[in-house]
Amino acid sequence: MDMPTTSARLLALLSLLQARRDWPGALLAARLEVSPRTVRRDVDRLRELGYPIRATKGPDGGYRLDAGAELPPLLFDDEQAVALAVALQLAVTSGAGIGEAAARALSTVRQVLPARLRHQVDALRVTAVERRGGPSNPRVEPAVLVTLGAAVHAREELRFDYAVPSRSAPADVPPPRRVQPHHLVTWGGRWYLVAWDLDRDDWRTFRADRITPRPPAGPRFTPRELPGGDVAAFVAQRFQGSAGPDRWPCRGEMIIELPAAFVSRFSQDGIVEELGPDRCRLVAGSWSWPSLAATVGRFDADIEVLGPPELADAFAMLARRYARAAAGQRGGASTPGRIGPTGSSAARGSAARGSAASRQPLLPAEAAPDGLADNLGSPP
DNA sequence: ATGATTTCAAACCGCGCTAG
DNA sequence: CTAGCGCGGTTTGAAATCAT
Repeated sequence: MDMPTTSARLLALLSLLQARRDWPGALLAARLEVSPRTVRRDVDRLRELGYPIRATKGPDGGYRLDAGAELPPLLFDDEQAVALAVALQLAVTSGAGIGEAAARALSTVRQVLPARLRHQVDALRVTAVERRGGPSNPRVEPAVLVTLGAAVHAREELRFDYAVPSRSAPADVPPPRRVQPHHLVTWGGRWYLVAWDLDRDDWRTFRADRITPRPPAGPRFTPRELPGGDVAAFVAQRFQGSAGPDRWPCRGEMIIELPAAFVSRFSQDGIVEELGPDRCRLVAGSWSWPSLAATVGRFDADIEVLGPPELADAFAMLARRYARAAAGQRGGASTPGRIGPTGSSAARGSAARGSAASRQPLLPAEAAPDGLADNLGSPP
Protein backbone atom coordinates (compact mmCIF):
# COMPACT_ATOMS: atom_id res chain seq x y z
CA MET A 1 0.00 0.00 0.00
CA ASP A 2 1.11 3.50 -0.71
CA MET A 3 2.61 5.56 1.97
CA PRO A 4 0.25 8.48 2.33
CA THR A 5 1.77 11.87 1.90
CA THR A 6 2.34 14.11 4.86
CA SER A 7 -0.49 16.46 3.94
CA ALA A 8 -2.90 13.57 3.48
CA ARG A 9 -1.95 12.29 6.90
CA LEU A 10 -2.51 15.74 8.35
CA LEU A 11 -6.05 15.77 6.99
CA ALA A 12 -6.64 12.28 8.29
CA LEU A 13 -5.42 13.35 11.70
CA LEU A 14 -7.68 16.38 11.63
CA SER A 15 -10.60 14.18 10.70
CA LEU A 16 -9.88 11.86 13.61
CA LEU A 17 -9.61 14.74 16.04
CA GLN A 18 -12.96 16.08 14.87
CA ALA A 19 -14.64 12.74 15.22
CA ARG A 20 -13.87 12.16 18.89
CA ARG A 21 -13.14 14.24 21.89
CA ASP A 22 -9.95 12.72 23.28
CA TRP A 23 -7.25 10.83 21.48
CA PRO A 24 -4.19 9.40 23.20
CA GLY A 25 -1.15 9.90 21.05
CA ALA A 26 -0.51 6.20 20.82
CA LEU A 27 -4.00 5.53 19.48
CA LEU A 28 -3.62 8.22 16.85
CA ALA A 29 -0.31 6.69 15.82
CA ALA A 30 -1.93 3.29 15.44
CA ARG A 31 -4.77 4.68 13.34
CA LEU A 32 -2.44 6.62 11.08
CA GLU A 33 0.09 3.81 10.95
CA VAL A 34 2.96 6.06 11.91
CA SER A 35 5.04 6.40 15.01
CA PRO A 36 3.84 8.48 17.96
CA ARG A 37 6.71 10.78 17.22
CA THR A 38 5.30 11.57 13.80
CA VAL A 39 1.87 12.18 15.30
CA ARG A 40 3.48 14.67 17.62
CA ARG A 41 5.01 16.57 14.73
CA ASP A 42 1.74 16.49 12.80
CA VAL A 43 -0.05 17.95 15.78
CA ASP A 44 2.52 20.71 15.86
CA ARG A 45 1.90 21.40 12.19
CA LEU A 46 -1.83 21.61 12.70
CA ARG A 47 -1.29 24.01 15.56
CA GLU A 48 0.83 26.18 13.31
CA LEU A 49 -2.06 26.20 10.86
CA GLY A 50 -4.28 27.59 13.59
CA TYR A 51 -6.07 24.51 14.85
CA PRO A 52 -6.50 24.74 18.61
CA ILE A 53 -5.33 21.30 19.66
CA ARG A 54 -4.99 20.87 23.38
CA ALA A 55 -2.91 18.11 24.92
CA THR A 56 -3.39 16.79 28.43
CA LYS A 57 -0.70 14.86 30.16
CA GLY A 58 -0.77 12.07 32.58
CA PRO A 59 -3.03 9.03 32.74
CA ASP A 60 -6.13 9.45 30.57
CA GLY A 61 -4.26 12.13 28.70
CA GLY A 62 -4.50 12.79 25.03
CA TYR A 63 -5.12 15.31 22.29
CA ARG A 64 -8.29 17.28 21.83
CA LEU A 65 -9.47 19.68 19.14
CA ASP A 66 -10.91 22.72 20.91
CA ALA A 67 -13.54 25.02 19.52
CA GLY A 68 -11.64 27.90 18.04
CA ALA A 69 -12.49 31.53 17.64
CA GLU A 70 -12.73 31.12 13.90
CA LEU A 71 -14.23 28.29 11.93
CA PRO A 72 -11.33 26.19 10.65
CA PRO A 73 -11.61 24.16 7.49
CA LEU A 74 -13.87 21.25 8.29
CA LEU A 75 -13.71 17.67 7.22
CA PHE A 76 -16.82 15.57 6.83
CA ASP A 77 -17.12 11.96 5.96
CA ASP A 78 -19.50 11.04 3.18
CA GLU A 79 -22.56 10.51 5.34
CA GLN A 80 -22.01 13.70 7.27
CA ALA A 81 -21.61 15.71 4.10
CA VAL A 82 -24.80 14.35 2.58
CA ALA A 83 -26.72 14.90 5.82
CA LEU A 84 -25.48 18.45 5.98
CA ALA A 85 -26.47 19.21 2.42
CA VAL A 86 -29.93 17.71 2.87
CA ALA A 87 -30.49 19.67 6.05
CA LEU A 88 -29.46 22.85 4.30
CA GLN A 89 -31.86 22.12 1.45
CA LEU A 90 -34.64 21.75 3.97
CA ALA A 91 -33.73 25.06 5.53
CA VAL A 92 -33.68 26.74 2.12
CA THR A 93 -37.12 25.53 1.14
CA SER A 94 -38.86 25.63 4.47
CA GLY A 95 -39.39 29.35 4.33
CA ALA A 96 -38.22 29.55 7.90
CA GLY A 97 -36.51 32.84 7.25
CA ILE A 98 -32.96 31.61 7.12
CA GLY A 99 -33.32 30.45 3.55
CA GLU A 100 -30.90 32.90 2.08
CA ALA A 101 -28.09 32.12 4.46
CA ALA A 102 -28.82 28.41 4.10
CA ALA A 103 -28.70 28.73 0.32
CA ARG A 104 -25.30 30.35 0.49
CA ALA A 105 -24.06 27.67 2.86
CA LEU A 106 -25.47 24.97 0.60
CA SER A 107 -23.70 26.48 -2.36
CA THR A 108 -20.44 26.48 -0.44
CA VAL A 109 -20.85 22.89 0.64
CA ARG A 110 -21.96 21.71 -2.76
CA GLN A 111 -18.95 23.34 -4.36
CA VAL A 112 -16.52 21.19 -2.44
CA LEU A 113 -18.50 17.96 -2.47
CA PRO A 114 -16.87 15.13 -4.38
CA ALA A 115 -18.76 14.43 -7.59
CA ARG A 116 -20.18 11.14 -6.32
CA LEU A 117 -21.65 12.87 -3.28
CA ARG A 118 -22.88 15.84 -5.26
CA HIS A 119 -24.89 13.46 -7.42
CA GLN A 120 -26.35 11.85 -4.31
CA VAL A 121 -27.31 15.19 -2.87
CA ASP A 122 -28.83 16.42 -6.13
CA ALA A 123 -30.85 13.26 -6.39
CA LEU A 124 -32.15 13.83 -2.90
CA ARG A 125 -33.44 17.31 -3.61
CA VAL A 126 -35.87 18.05 -0.82
CA THR A 127 -38.89 20.25 -0.98
CA ALA A 128 -40.77 21.34 2.09
CA VAL A 129 -44.42 21.29 1.10
CA GLU A 130 -46.53 24.11 2.39
CA ARG A 131 -49.26 22.99 4.72
CA ARG A 132 -52.74 23.10 3.21
CA GLY A 133 -51.36 25.03 0.25
CA GLY A 134 -51.69 28.12 2.36
CA PRO A 135 -49.99 31.41 1.80
CA SER A 136 -46.24 31.53 1.99
CA ASN A 137 -44.91 31.88 5.48
CA PRO A 138 -43.80 35.30 6.57
CA ARG A 139 -40.09 35.82 6.73
CA VAL A 140 -38.34 35.89 10.07
CA GLU A 141 -35.28 38.06 10.31
CA PRO A 142 -32.34 35.80 11.12
CA ALA A 143 -31.18 38.45 13.58
CA VAL A 144 -34.45 38.03 15.46
CA LEU A 145 -33.96 34.27 15.59
CA VAL A 146 -30.43 34.77 16.86
CA THR A 147 -31.67 37.16 19.54
CA LEU A 148 -34.42 34.81 20.63
CA GLY A 149 -32.14 31.82 20.61
CA ALA A 150 -29.52 33.65 22.64
CA ALA A 151 -32.09 34.75 25.22
CA VAL A 152 -33.38 31.20 25.51
CA HIS A 153 -29.88 29.88 25.91
CA ALA A 154 -28.82 32.51 28.43
CA ARG A 155 -32.16 32.28 30.26
CA GLU A 156 -32.56 36.01 30.15
CA GLU A 157 -35.87 37.76 30.26
CA LEU A 158 -36.87 39.37 27.02
CA ARG A 159 -38.92 42.38 26.00
CA PHE A 160 -40.37 42.66 22.53
CA ASP A 161 -43.13 44.29 20.53
CA TYR A 162 -45.65 41.81 19.28
CA ALA A 163 -47.55 42.72 16.14
CA VAL A 164 -51.13 41.55 16.50
CA PRO A 165 -52.32 40.74 13.00
CA SER A 166 -55.66 42.48 13.27
CA ARG A 167 -54.16 45.68 14.51
CA SER A 168 -54.34 48.35 11.85
CA ALA A 169 -54.23 51.63 13.73
CA PRO A 170 -50.84 52.44 15.19
CA ALA A 171 -52.54 54.91 17.51
CA ASP A 172 -52.31 52.90 20.68
CA VAL A 173 -49.28 50.71 20.46
CA PRO A 174 -49.51 48.01 23.11
CA PRO A 175 -46.71 47.98 25.64
CA PRO A 176 -43.88 45.55 24.96
CA ARG A 177 -44.35 42.01 26.13
CA ARG A 178 -42.14 40.82 28.96
CA VAL A 179 -41.45 37.13 28.87
CA GLN A 180 -39.12 34.42 30.09
CA PRO A 181 -38.12 32.69 26.85
CA HIS A 182 -37.89 28.95 27.26
CA HIS A 183 -37.83 27.43 23.80
CA LEU A 184 -37.51 28.40 20.18
CA VAL A 185 -39.40 25.90 18.06
CA THR A 186 -40.55 25.40 14.50
CA TRP A 187 -43.95 24.17 13.66
CA GLY A 188 -45.45 23.88 10.22
CA GLY A 189 -42.61 25.89 8.73
CA ARG A 190 -42.92 28.74 11.18
CA TRP A 191 -40.83 29.75 14.15
CA TYR A 192 -42.41 30.12 17.56
CA LEU A 193 -41.13 31.27 20.89
CA VAL A 194 -42.49 29.32 23.83
CA ALA A 195 -42.28 31.62 26.81
CA TRP A 196 -43.71 32.43 30.19
CA ASP A 197 -45.52 35.75 29.87
CA LEU A 198 -44.59 37.82 32.92
CA ASP A 199 -47.57 40.15 32.58
CA ARG A 200 -50.17 37.49 31.96
CA ASP A 201 -48.65 34.95 34.31
CA ASP A 202 -49.11 32.14 31.88
CA TRP A 203 -47.43 30.25 29.08
CA ARG A 204 -47.64 31.81 25.65
CA THR A 205 -46.56 30.79 22.19
CA PHE A 206 -45.41 33.72 20.08
CA ARG A 207 -44.87 33.71 16.35
CA ALA A 208 -41.29 34.77 15.76
CA ASP A 209 -42.14 36.71 12.62
CA ARG A 210 -44.31 39.04 14.67
CA ILE A 211 -41.67 39.68 17.29
CA THR A 212 -39.52 42.78 17.34
CA PRO A 213 -37.05 42.41 20.19
CA ARG A 214 -36.50 45.40 22.45
CA PRO A 215 -32.99 45.10 23.82
CA PRO A 216 -31.37 44.89 26.21
CA ALA A 217 -32.26 41.51 27.61
CA GLY A 218 -33.51 41.53 31.13
CA PRO A 219 -32.24 39.73 34.20
CA ARG A 220 -31.69 36.02 34.34
CA PHE A 221 -34.52 33.76 35.35
CA THR A 222 -34.80 30.23 36.62
CA PRO A 223 -36.61 28.01 34.15
CA ARG A 224 -40.11 26.81 34.96
CA GLU A 225 -41.55 23.40 34.42
CA LEU A 226 -43.30 23.39 31.08
CA PRO A 227 -46.78 21.89 31.42
CA GLY A 228 -46.80 18.49 29.83
CA GLY A 229 -43.08 17.96 30.33
CA ASP A 230 -41.23 18.54 27.11
CA VAL A 231 -41.59 21.18 24.44
CA ALA A 232 -42.67 18.83 21.70
CA ALA A 233 -45.63 17.65 23.71
CA PHE A 234 -46.48 21.17 24.79
CA VAL A 235 -46.39 22.63 21.29
CA ALA A 236 -48.15 19.69 19.71
CA GLN A 237 -50.86 19.85 22.30
CA ARG A 238 -51.22 23.58 21.82
CA PHE A 239 -51.33 23.51 18.04
CA GLN A 240 -52.93 20.30 17.01
CA GLY A 241 -54.11 18.68 20.16
CA SER A 242 -57.70 17.93 20.74
CA ALA A 243 -59.82 19.90 18.36
CA GLY A 244 -61.60 22.79 19.89
CA PRO A 245 -60.89 26.21 21.28
CA ASP A 246 -58.67 24.86 24.03
CA ARG A 247 -55.68 24.93 21.76
CA TRP A 248 -55.77 28.71 21.46
CA PRO A 249 -53.99 30.98 23.87
CA CYS A 250 -57.04 33.26 24.18
CA ARG A 251 -60.41 31.60 24.77
CA GLY A 252 -63.62 33.39 25.34
CA GLU A 253 -67.28 32.69 25.86
CA MET A 254 -70.13 34.74 24.45
CA ILE A 255 -73.77 34.66 23.44
CA ILE A 256 -74.61 35.46 19.85
CA GLU A 257 -78.10 36.27 18.66
CA LEU A 258 -78.01 33.81 15.80
CA PRO A 259 -79.03 30.19 15.31
CA ALA A 260 -76.43 27.73 16.54
CA ALA A 261 -76.34 25.92 13.20
CA PHE A 262 -75.45 29.14 11.46
CA VAL A 263 -72.67 30.10 13.84
CA SER A 264 -71.14 26.66 13.84
CA ARG A 265 -70.83 26.80 10.06
CA PHE A 266 -68.34 29.65 10.39
CA SER A 267 -66.61 28.56 13.52
CA GLN A 268 -65.26 25.09 12.84
CA ASP A 269 -63.08 25.37 15.88
CA GLY A 270 -65.51 26.72 18.42
CA ILE A 271 -68.02 24.99 20.60
CA VAL A 272 -71.54 26.18 19.82
CA GLU A 273 -74.44 25.51 22.15
CA GLU A 274 -78.00 26.22 21.16
CA LEU A 275 -79.86 28.47 23.55
CA GLY A 276 -82.92 29.13 21.44
CA PRO A 277 -84.03 29.38 17.84
CA ASP A 278 -82.02 32.57 17.30
CA ARG A 279 -79.60 32.44 20.13
CA CYS A 280 -76.52 30.40 20.92
CA ARG A 281 -73.54 30.24 23.16
CA LEU A 282 -70.09 30.17 21.54
CA VAL A 283 -66.78 29.20 23.12
CA ALA A 284 -64.01 30.10 20.71
CA GLY A 285 -60.32 30.79 20.73
CA SER A 286 -57.78 32.81 18.86
CA TRP A 287 -54.25 34.13 19.05
CA SER A 288 -55.15 37.31 20.81
CA TRP A 289 -58.16 38.91 22.39
CA PRO A 290 -58.57 41.56 19.66
CA SER A 291 -58.39 38.95 16.93
CA LEU A 292 -60.97 36.82 18.73
CA ALA A 293 -63.23 39.81 19.12
CA ALA A 294 -62.72 40.81 15.50
CA THR A 295 -63.51 37.39 14.13
CA VAL A 296 -66.64 37.03 16.21
CA GLY A 297 -67.54 40.54 15.19
CA ARG A 298 -67.89 39.31 11.65
CA PHE A 299 -71.29 37.94 12.57
CA ASP A 300 -73.96 40.48 11.84
CA ALA A 301 -75.69 40.07 15.16
CA ASP A 302 -75.69 41.24 18.74
CA ILE A 303 -73.05 39.72 20.98
CA GLU A 304 -72.94 39.39 24.72
CA VAL A 305 -69.59 38.58 26.27
CA LEU A 306 -69.74 36.07 29.09
CA GLY A 307 -66.05 36.17 29.74
CA PRO A 308 -63.28 36.63 30.33
CA PRO A 309 -62.95 40.38 30.93
CA GLU A 310 -60.06 40.57 28.47
CA LEU A 311 -62.45 39.67 25.69
CA ALA A 312 -64.88 42.38 26.74
CA ASP A 313 -62.00 44.85 26.83
CA ALA A 314 -60.99 43.80 23.36
CA PHE A 315 -64.52 44.41 22.09
CA ALA A 316 -64.51 47.86 23.69
CA MET A 317 -61.15 48.63 22.20
CA LEU A 318 -62.30 47.55 18.75
CA ALA A 319 -65.47 49.59 19.15
CA ARG A 320 -63.48 52.71 19.87
CA ARG A 321 -61.18 52.01 16.98
CA TYR A 322 -64.05 51.38 14.57
CA ALA A 323 -65.76 54.54 15.77
CA ARG A 324 -62.64 56.55 15.13
CA ALA A 325 -62.31 54.99 11.72
CA ALA A 326 -65.89 55.89 10.86
CA ALA A 327 -65.49 59.42 12.18
CA GLY A 328 -62.35 59.94 10.22
CA GLN A 329 -63.98 58.89 6.98
CA ARG A 330 -67.37 60.56 7.21
CA GLY A 331 -66.67 63.45 9.54
CA GLY A 332 -69.16 62.10 12.04
CA ALA A 333 -72.14 62.31 9.68
CA SER A 334 -74.89 59.75 9.96
CA THR A 335 -74.26 56.62 8.02
CA PRO A 336 -76.85 55.79 5.44
CA GLY A 337 -75.06 52.71 4.27
CA ARG A 338 -76.05 49.24 5.26
CA ILE A 339 -73.31 46.86 6.11
CA GLY A 340 -75.11 43.68 5.26
CA PRO A 341 -78.05 42.37 3.36
CA THR A 342 -80.07 42.10 6.56
CA GLY A 343 -79.31 45.58 7.71
CA SER A 344 -78.62 46.37 11.32
CA SER A 345 -79.04 43.80 13.96
CA ALA A 346 -82.05 45.69 15.28
CA ALA A 347 -83.99 44.33 12.34
CA ARG A 348 -83.19 40.82 13.25
CA GLY A 349 -86.54 40.17 14.78
CA SER A 350 -88.29 40.45 11.48
CA ALA A 351 -85.54 39.32 9.21
CA ALA A 352 -84.34 36.56 11.40
CA ARG A 353 -86.11 33.85 9.45
CA GLY A 354 -84.59 34.94 6.19
CA SER A 355 -82.70 32.61 3.97
CA ALA A 356 -79.21 31.57 4.86
CA ALA A 357 -77.92 33.68 2.01
CA SER A 358 -79.18 36.75 3.76
CA ARG A 359 -77.15 35.90 6.77
CA GLN A 360 -73.67 35.88 5.41
CA PRO A 361 -71.23 37.29 7.91
CA LEU A 362 -69.35 40.35 6.87
CA LEU A 363 -66.39 38.24 6.05
CA PRO A 364 -67.23 34.67 5.16
CA ALA A 365 -64.52 32.40 6.42
CA GLU A 366 -63.78 31.06 2.97
CA ALA A 367 -63.10 34.52 1.60
CA ALA A 368 -61.51 36.05 4.62
CA PRO A 369 -57.96 37.29 4.40
CA ASP A 370 -55.37 35.09 5.97
CA GLY A 371 -55.19 36.83 9.27
CA LEU A 372 -58.86 36.51 10.00
CA ALA A 373 -59.45 33.11 8.52
CA ASP A 374 -56.64 31.79 10.65
CA ASN A 375 -58.21 32.71 13.87
CA LEU A 376 -61.36 30.70 13.69
CA GLY A 377 -60.16 28.13 11.24
CA SER A 378 -56.84 26.57 11.89
CA PRO A 379 -53.59 27.31 13.66
CA PRO A 380 -51.57 30.00 12.01
C1' DA B 1 3.70 5.72 37.14
C1' DT B 2 2.08 7.41 32.94
C1' DG B 3 2.25 10.05 29.06
C1' DA B 4 3.20 14.55 26.70
C1' DT B 5 7.18 17.55 25.48
C1' DT B 6 11.65 18.77 23.96
C1' DT B 7 15.94 18.08 21.80
C1' DC B 8 19.24 15.77 19.01
C1' DA B 9 21.15 12.74 15.64
C1' DA B 10 20.54 9.66 11.94
C1' DA B 11 18.25 7.69 8.04
C1' DC B 12 15.25 8.16 4.18
C1' DC B 13 13.17 10.25 0.13
C1' DG B 14 12.10 13.34 -3.67
C1' DC B 15 13.78 16.87 -6.49
C1' DG B 16 16.74 19.67 -9.26
C1' DC B 17 21.13 20.34 -11.17
C1' DT B 18 25.16 18.94 -13.66
C1' DA B 19 28.60 16.11 -15.96
C1' DG B 20 29.38 12.39 -18.97
C1' DC C 1 19.27 10.03 -21.40
C1' DT C 2 21.45 8.45 -17.22
C1' DA C 3 24.18 8.52 -13.09
C1' DG C 4 25.96 11.08 -9.42
C1' DC C 5 25.58 14.63 -6.18
C1' DG C 6 23.79 18.02 -2.99
C1' DC C 7 19.86 20.02 -0.76
C1' DG C 8 15.77 20.34 1.84
C1' DG C 9 12.08 18.15 3.96
C1' DT C 10 10.36 14.15 6.45
C1' DT C 11 10.47 10.34 9.52
C1' DT C 12 12.28 7.83 13.24
C1' DG C 13 14.49 6.55 17.64
C1' DA C 14 16.45 7.69 21.92
C1' DA C 15 17.02 10.17 25.99
C1' DA C 16 15.93 13.69 29.20
C1' DT C 17 12.31 16.64 31.12
C1' DC C 18 7.90 18.13 32.66
C1' DA C 19 3.05 17.71 34.29
C1' DT C 20 -0.72 15.19 36.28
